[in-house]
Amino acid sequence: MFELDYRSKKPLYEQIIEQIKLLVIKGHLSPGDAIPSVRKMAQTLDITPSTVAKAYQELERQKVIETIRAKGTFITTMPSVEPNVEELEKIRKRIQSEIIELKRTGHSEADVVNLVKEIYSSI
Amino acid sequence: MFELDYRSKKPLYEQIIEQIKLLVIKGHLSPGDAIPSVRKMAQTLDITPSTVAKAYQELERQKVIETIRAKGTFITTMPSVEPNVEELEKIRKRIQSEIIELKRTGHSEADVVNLVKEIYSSI
DNA sequence: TAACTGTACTATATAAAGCAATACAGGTAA
DNA sequence: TTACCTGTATTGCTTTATATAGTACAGTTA
Repeated sequence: MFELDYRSKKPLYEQIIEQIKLLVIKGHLSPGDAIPSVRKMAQTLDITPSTVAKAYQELERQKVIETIRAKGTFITTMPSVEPNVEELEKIRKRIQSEIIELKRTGHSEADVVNLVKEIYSSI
Repeated sequence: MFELDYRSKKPLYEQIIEQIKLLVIKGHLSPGDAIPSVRKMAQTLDITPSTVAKAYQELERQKVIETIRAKGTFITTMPSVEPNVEELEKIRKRIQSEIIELKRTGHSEADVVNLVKEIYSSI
C-alpha cells in the first residue's frame, strides 16, 4: 500500500496520515473503500497496532475515514471540504516559516511559486 | 525587538531563529548590526539564557550571525546564499505535506499559488 | 462458536525541549 | 589592574511526545 521512512524524524503516525491522504487524492482509494484493519496495517508496516490506531483516530477526526465498529474502516463517502479557518491558519504559518527560509537564501517569489506548482502537480 | 508565542507548540528557540531571520529579511537588521547578548535577550523574552544560546548557535551554524567572543553577536556581513541541496529537499518535503492537505480540502493550484504569493509579499 | 473488527487502558523506554545553575575563557572599559 | 561584560560549556532536572508492548472489552461476521 505504502511505505514508511523509519529513519525520518517525522512521527510514524503522521506519515501514515499523509500517505492515506495521498492515496485518496490520487484516486487509489475511493469513498467507501475499506482500508486494512489496525492489526493488519501494523503487521504490514511492522509497527505496533497502537501507532496505526492513533493515525486512524486522527484521520477519522479529520473525516478522511470513518469507522464502523467491528466492521472496519472506510474512506469517507461524504468528504467534508469545510474551510476550517483554524487549520488553514496553522498551515499558513507553517508555510510562512518555509518561505522565510527560501527568501533568506535568495529565492525569488517566482522561484517559490514554481516550486509550489511543481509540488502540486506531482501530487 | 520581537515577541514569542509561549503557548505555541513551536519550540522557543525555533521561534527566535525565525524572528531573527525575519528582521534580517525585512531590513530591520543589517549586516554588521549587533543583536542583544544571550543574557539580555533572555531577560527581555523572560526565558532562560540556554534557550537563547541554542538559537544563536543554530543561527551561527546557518551563517546568519557571527559571534566574536566576548564582544558580541552580529549579523553576518557576507550572507552565504548557498543552494544547499539537502536543506532545500527538506523544505520541499515539508511544503509538500502542507500542499497535500490543501489539495485534499479542495484548494486548487491557483489557490495555493495565491496563498504563497500573499505570504511572500507579506514578509 | 471462532475469528475478526475498533477501542481503551496501563506500563515502559527514549528523545526533545526547556529550565536552572554553575563555571570558564576572553575582551572591554573604568 | 579590576570589574564587568561577552559567548561557551557542562550538568542535572522536569515535562511532553513518540513508540512500543500487552491486555481487555464490545460488537460483527462467517
